[in-house]
Amino acid sequence: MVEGEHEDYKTICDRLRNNSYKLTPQRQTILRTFLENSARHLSAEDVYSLVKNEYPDMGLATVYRTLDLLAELGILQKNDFGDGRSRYEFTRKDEHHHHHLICLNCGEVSEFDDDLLESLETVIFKRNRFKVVDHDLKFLGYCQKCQSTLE
Amino acid sequence: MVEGEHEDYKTICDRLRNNSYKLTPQRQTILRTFLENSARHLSAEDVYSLVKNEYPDMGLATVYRTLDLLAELGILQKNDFGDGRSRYEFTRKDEHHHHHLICLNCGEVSEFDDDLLESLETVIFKRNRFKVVDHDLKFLGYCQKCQSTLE
DNA sequence: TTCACTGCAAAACCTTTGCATCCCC
DNA sequence: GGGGATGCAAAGGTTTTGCAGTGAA
Repeated sequence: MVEGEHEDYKTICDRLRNNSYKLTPQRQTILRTFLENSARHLSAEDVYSLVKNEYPDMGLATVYRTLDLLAELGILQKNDFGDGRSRYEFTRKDEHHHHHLICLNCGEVSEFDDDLLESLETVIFKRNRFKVVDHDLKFLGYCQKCQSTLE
Repeated sequence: MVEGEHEDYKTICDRLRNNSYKLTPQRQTILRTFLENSARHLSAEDVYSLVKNEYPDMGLATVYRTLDLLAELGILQKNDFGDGRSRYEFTRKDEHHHHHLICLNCGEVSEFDDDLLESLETVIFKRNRFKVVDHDLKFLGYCQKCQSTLE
C-alpha cells in the first residue's frame, strides 16, 4: 500500500494565501474533510455530502470549483476510474507513481506502487517518437473480499 | 503500430443474425462506417456525423444502442480517453494487449504494444491479493507532430 | 472598499429511456 | 404477423456557467 506523504493543512492554507486566493470557510471545510478522509478517493458528490453536516449552506458548485482549484495547484489529483465521475486524492510528495486496483464487483479502489513503467516510456519514445509526460494505469479485477463472495 | 486483424463485415453480419439480432440498414451502415474508419477511435457523435451523409434519418440513440450492442458482442471495444466521451475501436483477434498514446496537445490517439504487464499482474496478486482480470494503460504526452509545434 | 468567492438555478454535455411506430425475419 | 429495432423527445447524471449578492483581506 502506498504511504507517501502529502502537504499538511497549514502548508496548503499558506499556499492559497500566497497565491492571492482567499481562504474562505468553505475551502477550509473542504480541505479538512479531505484530510480526514485521505485514505479514500472522493467524488465531488462525496465531498458535498460529507461537508453538508459541518457546513449545511455549502453549494455543490463551490465544491466543484474548489476541487478544480486544488487540482490546478497540484494539491489534489483528479482521477477517472470509469464510473462516470471524477475522483480526487492528495498528490503525494514523493514522485513514486502509484496505480489503482479497481474492484469490478464492489468498486473499491486500492493502490499499487510501481516504477516499472519508467523504462517503458523510453522504449515508447524510441519506437513511436511519442514524448510521454504522464501515464495512467488501472487494473480491473476483484479485491480479496469479493473473490470469496463470488465463488 | 498495432496491426492486429479484426472480424470482417460478413462475419459480423452472420454473428448478428445467428444471435437473433436483426440486420437493419442502420446497423449495416454503422458497421461499414467503422470499417472505413478502422484506424480512428470514433465517438458516438463521430459515428453519427459520418453516418448522416449516407443515412440522414439515423437517430443518435440508434448509434448509441448499436455501439453498445457491438461492444457487448465483443466486436467493438469501448475506450475512455478522458475527454468526456466514450470512443470505440474494433477488438483485435490476437490477444495482444495494446495501449494508447494520447497527445495532450491535439488529442490524437496512437497505439503501443506491450506484454510487459502480464508479469505485473502476478506480482499484484501476490502483494495485494487482488485478482486482475484486465488492465487499462494510457500514456499521455506529445505526439511527434506536436513536439515540433510546441518548441 | 474591493474584487474574488459564493449559492442558486439554469444550462451544457454525454448518454439512457419511454413510447408509438416501423420493418426485418 | 410478431417482436425486436427505430426515431423522437424527454429525462438522467455529472459538471459548468451566469448572475446578483456576500465577505475575506
